[in-house]
Amino acid sequence: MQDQPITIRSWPQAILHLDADAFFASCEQAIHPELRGKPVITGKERGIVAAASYEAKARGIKRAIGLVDAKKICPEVIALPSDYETYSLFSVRMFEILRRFSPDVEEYSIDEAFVDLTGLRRKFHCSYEILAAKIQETVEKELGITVSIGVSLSKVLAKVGSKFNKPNGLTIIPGRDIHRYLGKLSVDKIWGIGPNTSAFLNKLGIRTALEFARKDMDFVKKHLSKPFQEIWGELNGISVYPVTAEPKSSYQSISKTKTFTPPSTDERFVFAQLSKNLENACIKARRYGLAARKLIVFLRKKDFRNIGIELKLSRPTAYPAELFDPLRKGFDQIFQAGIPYRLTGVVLSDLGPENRIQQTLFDDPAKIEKMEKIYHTVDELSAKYGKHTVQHAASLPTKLQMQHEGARGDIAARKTALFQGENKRQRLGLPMLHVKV
DNA sequence: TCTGGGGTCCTAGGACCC
DNA sequence: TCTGGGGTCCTAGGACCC
Repeated sequence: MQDQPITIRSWPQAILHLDADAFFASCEQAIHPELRGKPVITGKERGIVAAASYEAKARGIKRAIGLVDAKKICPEVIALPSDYETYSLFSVRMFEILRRFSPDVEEYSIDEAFVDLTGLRRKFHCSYEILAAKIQETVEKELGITVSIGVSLSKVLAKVGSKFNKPNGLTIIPGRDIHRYLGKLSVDKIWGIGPNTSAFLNKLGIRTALEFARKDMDFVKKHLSKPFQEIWGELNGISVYPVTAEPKSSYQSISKTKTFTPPSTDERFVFAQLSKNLENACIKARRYGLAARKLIVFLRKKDFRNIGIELKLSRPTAYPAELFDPLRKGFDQIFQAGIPYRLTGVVLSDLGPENRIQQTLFDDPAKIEKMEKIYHTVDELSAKYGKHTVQHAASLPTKLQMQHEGARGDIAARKTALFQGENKRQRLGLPMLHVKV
């Protein structure tokens, strides 16, 4: 049984998965040659390891551990703050390289991509393996970072391949060899199978990916829901997840959360955090031309339990001025005095295009138009002078707290924004808005 | 992993209707 | 008022990903 190949029924696809090695740390080493060969970690600003170079990993530093522990494990470790702008540039260039080989490139995350190579052997006059090796070499030559690649019949199998040999690995999994790669892979390592499902599968006596793949369809349908039935198919070499090349242009929901330590019982402070979340979420929604039908407000208690409430909106909107009342209402229903909270969050959901908004009989068109103008100006100001040049009064207590805590900012830049923002604000006579201090 | 922030999709079960 | 069957819509919450 162990040595029996998996029977393939589908038309052979060639899907490549690329995963950059220790991406953030590698980018740093690529820009700063003096860091090459040294243990480097990023995430300094958060106090935890966001990414560790292979040199750091070799010394026992793992992701998500505290900076203090990392220093203890390896005193010579070089800790850097995460520089997302730079990593994004590397990311963009990496995807550009991939598109030279195939138009079907899915930008799965900042450091991962799927590429559909099906049919490209003829075009490039070489095997998929050589094609993948060329991609790998090009990325390393042009960007100075290494990537690991897997190529197989489905996305899930390509993922198995890219993880199989890291860093700088290249693993091709043809249909006849699938069983060799799944035999030693425990189910919780499969993309899409988390701790819950793997515990459930273990209970059914399934420990390895191969044991799972070998189950018959009736068994899988009987015990598991659709997403896992699909994974089962993918493991058997049946491609069910397409490679989607279209970039993400819209959202189902937009959320903003913020953790603060220590947890707070201060109602004004907690509500101010929430207001800021709401403003940020609205800014993003407007940037994508979206309006929300639903607003979800939630708080996380000190013990990590969440309490939330969902509010239906009388009309779709992405304007804080319209959302503060619902926000307040929701907040009042879930906030309990004396309970310490560590996080606030806001979700704008049931998003739809903001134009063609249906106006009900109760809407006041003049009022709506006025608000649209105000926020258009706010967005313009923010684009020019930086985010939060203009802020709602309700969000101010977070700023006061920050100053109180001694948080530093670029005072000069802030002053400029303040004055320019204020002049404009006065000229326009913005009503419920306050310029940030 | 004792816990950061941002997402997606699926399902069960209740409400309501005929 | 009860019983039975069947459909749709919505919501809460689960599970997973990077």
